[in-house]
Amino acid sequence: MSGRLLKEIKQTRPFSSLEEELFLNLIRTVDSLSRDHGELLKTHLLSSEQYNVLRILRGAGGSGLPCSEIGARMVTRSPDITRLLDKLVARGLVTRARSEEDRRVVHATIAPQGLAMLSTLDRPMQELNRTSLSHMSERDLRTAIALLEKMRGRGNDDSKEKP
Amino acid sequence: MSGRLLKEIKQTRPFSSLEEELFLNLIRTVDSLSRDHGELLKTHLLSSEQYNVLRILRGAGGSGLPCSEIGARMVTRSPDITRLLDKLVARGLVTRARSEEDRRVVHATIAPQGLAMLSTLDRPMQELNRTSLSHMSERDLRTAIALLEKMRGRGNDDSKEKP
DNA sequence: TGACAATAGTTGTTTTAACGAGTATTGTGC
DNA sequence: GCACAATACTCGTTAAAACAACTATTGTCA
Repeated sequence: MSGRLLKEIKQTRPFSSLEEELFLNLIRTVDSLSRDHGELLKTHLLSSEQYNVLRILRGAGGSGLPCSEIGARMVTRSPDITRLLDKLVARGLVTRARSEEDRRVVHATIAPQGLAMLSTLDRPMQELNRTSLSHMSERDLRTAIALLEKMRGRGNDDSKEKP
Repeated sequence: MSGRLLKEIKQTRPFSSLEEELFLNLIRTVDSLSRDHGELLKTHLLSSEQYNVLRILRGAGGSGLPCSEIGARMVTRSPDITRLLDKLVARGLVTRARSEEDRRVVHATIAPQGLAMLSTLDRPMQELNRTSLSHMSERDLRTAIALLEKMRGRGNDDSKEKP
């Protein structure tokens, strides 16, 4: 049982299992790394989820995606996608249009302004990722990725994402 | 560049770097694992943060902790600790008392009812951790822990925790 | 000592997420 | 083809986070 986190949390009670220690380390690490991302996004008045949606839409290309598909690709649950899009549409970053084939469906497409916003964020975001993990070797990164995928791999019902 | 997450997110655009791939894997993994925890806690009407506070207070022992120290050990900022404690105090899980030495300080202590609540959660929580990672070898777990600690280790200004 | 800054919490307000019910449209089985 | 379920969102309400301003107490130092 490694001592670093134990010391960090100043808690006398040791972890009750390796699994718990791993879990706590995960949360702590994500929190630590996300903080920097949040700072950067905040300068552009974007929430992490809004940024997530924009990237999903950029990845989807010009034809756009139904709301449900956006919901399926991120962690947030679908009922909230509507309001998430509301804000992005209000700012002109995304356009929304009801489908003609199936009038229940609403297609969201990233607008030029949204693409521009992402463009300005790409480099600093990339820089952030790089510098915050610059002390990790490529081998470390690959090992970590493999282990994380393995963690989720159990049974594996996961079909959501959050870029 | 491993393909699992790429397939999961159905996005044609590949990761722009290993660091980004790692970061996305982290978020996704935490989200996936936390979901189960949330379900369990919800049956006891506890939020993840409330559970966190209870565990911190249990770890601190009978003398309790100042609000600021609780805030320091978790991610939540101090202004929010007050209201977090409000709910726990209202439910009789925690007691609060102003310090005599320094009357600015408020000590929070876990109440017997809070300890009981944690007791009933300990086993299922432990079970959850174990089963959700049962396919990982002990070596995997240790390697993952070490890598996560290394990730946070950079410069390292982290003095917060979230159990 | 007495003004001023620093610390520790609290309270108020505004956003934001979460949960659930409601509406419109399409698919299905009798 | 018509009731009925399923799908795809939307809307309304409630709970929680985030941010900032405020009070009370203590520490500092001219």
